[in-house]
Order: sequence, then C-alpha cells, then structure tokens
Amino acid sequence: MGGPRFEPVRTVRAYERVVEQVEEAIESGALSPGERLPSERELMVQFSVSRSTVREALRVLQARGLVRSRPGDPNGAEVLPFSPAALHKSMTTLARVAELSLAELVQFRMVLDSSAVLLAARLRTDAELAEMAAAVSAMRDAVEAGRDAFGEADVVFHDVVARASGNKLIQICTDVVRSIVLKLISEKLADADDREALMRQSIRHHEEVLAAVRAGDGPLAAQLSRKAMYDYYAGYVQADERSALRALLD
Amino acid sequence: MGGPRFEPVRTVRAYERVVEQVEEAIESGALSPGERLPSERELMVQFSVSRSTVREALRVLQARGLVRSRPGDPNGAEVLPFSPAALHKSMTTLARVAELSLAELVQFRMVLDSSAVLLAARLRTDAELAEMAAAVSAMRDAVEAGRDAFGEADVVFHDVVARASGNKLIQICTDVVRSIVLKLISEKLADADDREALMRQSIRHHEEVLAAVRAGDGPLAAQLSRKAMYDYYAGYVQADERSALRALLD
DNA sequence: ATGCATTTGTTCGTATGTATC
DNA sequence: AGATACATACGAACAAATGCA
Repeated sequence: MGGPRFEPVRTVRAYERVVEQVEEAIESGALSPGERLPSERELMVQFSVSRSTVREALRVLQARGLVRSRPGDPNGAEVLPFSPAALHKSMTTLARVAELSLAELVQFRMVLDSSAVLLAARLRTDAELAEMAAAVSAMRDAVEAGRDAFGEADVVFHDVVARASGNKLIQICTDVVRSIVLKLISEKLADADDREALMRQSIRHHEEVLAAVRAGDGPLAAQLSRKAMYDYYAGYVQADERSALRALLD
Repeated sequence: MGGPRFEPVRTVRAYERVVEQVEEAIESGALSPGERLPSERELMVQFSVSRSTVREALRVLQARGLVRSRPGDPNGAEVLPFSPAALHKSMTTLARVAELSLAELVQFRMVLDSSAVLLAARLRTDAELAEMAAAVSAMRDAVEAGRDAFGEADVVFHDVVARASGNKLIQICTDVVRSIVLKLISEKLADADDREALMRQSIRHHEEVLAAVRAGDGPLAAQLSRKAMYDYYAGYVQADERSALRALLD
C-alpha cells in the first residue's frame, strides 16, 4: 500500500500554456493596462510555438477581456484596463442557457440594490448624497423632456448608490444585471400607455429612498428600495412568479 | 441637418462571425447540450473560411464554456451543458485585476447568503429543511472526524439553502463567490489554533439559522446568517475594513 | 501628404498523434 | 490490428491595415 500517488496526466494544449503565462503576467501586475505585448512573430519565438498557436491564445485572452489586438498595429496587442465586459458576457450567456426567468433577475436586482442602498445610507459622503439628489431632480425634468432621459437619470441614481456602497463587486454586479434586465424588457417599456403615471410613481419612490438615505436609516431605505423595484417591474413578470418577488418584501 | 444617421463601420473579423452564429444556435436551443458540431473541415466549408479561422472561433467558444473539442474525436466539438465555469473564471479574474479586497468579497457573501436564507425560510420544502438539518448534523460529527469534513458539510448546508431560495442566479453566485473566498483564505484556515472553538461557534450559529428557517422567520434567519458569517470571517479581514462589514449587521 | 516597412487577418498545405470502428 | 477520420500543430504565403519617417 502507500507508494507514490500518481496523478492522471491531462494533456494541456500548447495555446493554453501561452494563455496561462500571459494571464499570470497581467493579473500579477507584471503587465499593466496600456502596455503592449510583443508582436505575434516575437511571441512565437519566445514561446517556441507556431503563429497559429499564438493567435489561438490571443483570441482566448481577448475573449476574457484582457487584451485587444488590431490589424497593422506595429506595437502588438494592447493590455486592457479592467472592464466588466467579460463578466457581463458570461452572465448574459448564463441568463439564456440556464433559462433564467425575468423574475429571478429582478429578484437579484432587488437583493443587490437594497443592499447597496443599505450600505450607502451609512457610508455615503455628502458629495454622493448631492449626486443622488441631482439624479432624482433630473428624473423630474425628464418626465416631459425625452423618452430616454428618464431612464438615463434613473440609471445614474442607482450607479451613485452602488458606488456609495463602497463595494466594487456590488457596484459591478448591479450594473451588469440591470443592463440584462433592461434589455429583456426594452421593447415592452416603450409601448406602456401609462408611462407617465409609472414615471411619477417611480420618482416618488426615489424621493422616499433618498430621504431615508439622507436620514441614515439603512433598513428603511432598503425596504423602500425593494418595494419600489417590485412596483416598477411586477407588471412585466409572469403572475405566478410574483409571489417569489413578494417574498422579499416585508 | 437631419439626414440619415450613419453608424461607424466596425470591421468584424471572420472568426467573430463564426462565433456569433454558433453562439446563437446554442443559446437559442437549436443546438442542445450533448449534440455535436460538424467537424472543423465541415465547418470551414459551411462558413467558407479557412481552418485557422474555424479554430480561432472554436477557441473562443471553448473559453466561454459553450463547447469542448478533443483530438481524435470523430464526432466534432461537443456542445456542453450549462456550467458556471465561465462566470467563475471571469469573476476570479475580476477579483484579481480589480483588486477586490477580502472584505468586499465577504460582504458580498453576507448579502447573497442572507438573502438566500430569507427566501428559503419562506419557500423551502420539508425535504429541503431535512437536508439542512442533516448538513448541520454532519457538521457536528465532523468536529472530531476529519479536518475537511467540517468545511464540506458547511458547504452542503449553504448549497441547500441557496437551492431552496428558488433563485438560480443567487445559487450560482453564492457558489462562485464562496469558492473564491475559500481559496483566498485556505492557507490561513489550516493553522488556526482555536479551530475547534470556531467550529463549535459556527455550529451553534447554523443551528440558530436552521431554527429560524424552520419557524419561517425570514428576517431573523437573514440577520443571524449575516452575524454568523461576520463572526466567522472577521478575523481574516483587515481591521480597518471590518466596519464596512458591520454596516450590514443590525 | 506620401510611401514604406511592419503587423495583423486570413488562407492553404502538410505532418503528426489520437480516438473510434 | 488496421483503417479512417479527427484535432493538434507547424510553416509559408498574400492582402489589408497601421504607424512612422
């Protein structure tokens, strides 16, 4: 018994070894955003692989949002600054192939947004509070202005709240999930005949949340936030899924 | 003024068009998990592109977790069932390049886990409740048994709770973020000299949460869950970041 | 502003190891 | 065991695009 415990040898493709090394260099900070990778021909020398292999590796790194290469650029592929694009892509794919329902996405938003506003109520700066107030004010102006302006001001409000939460992960996920939800119901949003009533109700809700944040009452702000999102989106989710959303209300 | 609003022409690479079409086929359900793509040679005919272009497209699809190709497989690339691997990968990358702190990750776990338990308290089935109880029981047995057994039983408990929440997105994100956190502190976890005391405290907390779930008291269960996670992880996060964690406690 | 050299995007051909029948 | 079809990997070539002198 005992003896050396051999591990199964997984054949690792050549392009993967290239990806691993470059990825490690980027994530460890040895390569910073804005810097350039060597040219493809230079890489094939350094890694002792063919150009095809180098290119397959670059495609993977590009798909992960780490680099970008342009034809003719004599400087080689560019190391990109962080972007949630890759996360966005994989979560969008997830939503489709895992067949996430609109209710699940909205519920997730309720969780994230209410948590963000709970934290923001306790951690926000005065400057951030002013930004939130300005966003709500912009929402009021937008009721009669343009059709897009209202949605944009709404996004700004939630962005400021997410930022004020102090948690970058919450901020990023909030942004990603919101854009997925908005894309899913973008067509329905347009032809709502009671659009103006919905907007005025939404503004009222935002004012209440803002007041709670100003007062530093996190739990109240969170509760109001969940209620506001429920009221705004409940009409778009199937009736039999609304109960799951209501389970988050107090 | 006015006139047609021209859009900038972005040159789209050949391999991208291939990716788009295959991706669309998979996400729309035209291609189901287990099914096979045509062979590379067949694909180059159908898309009228070269072998290299086909291969670059396949690498991207593989990086997104949609297909897998093996050498010698006479059937061509396999369409994979959904897996959160791609989401896991991009969130791990995010954690490194966006320099997420342990505190932010733990805070995110507190948000997700407490929301899951809140929902589970209201939506769980009796069978799921029994699974949770069994997991806590396994944690008790594991205190003296193995060192890994405790952690595994703990994972099982939270998995059941996440599943009982009825929200697949919460379930997946909970799983992804937990594995990232555990990886970050895996080395520290081993050499805690007061390990047994921590385990007994954790079991006590889990029993309380379980009781609240059984009683259907969601808010209480959520509150206990946040407190439990704070007590368990606070020692690992930097002192100046603990206040952000406490902002989530009531 | 105009070439020029270099790089990427893409194609084609070939050789090799491997899985399946 | 052999034949077949496949993916992996290499190398050479051409077109298009870019940056620089």
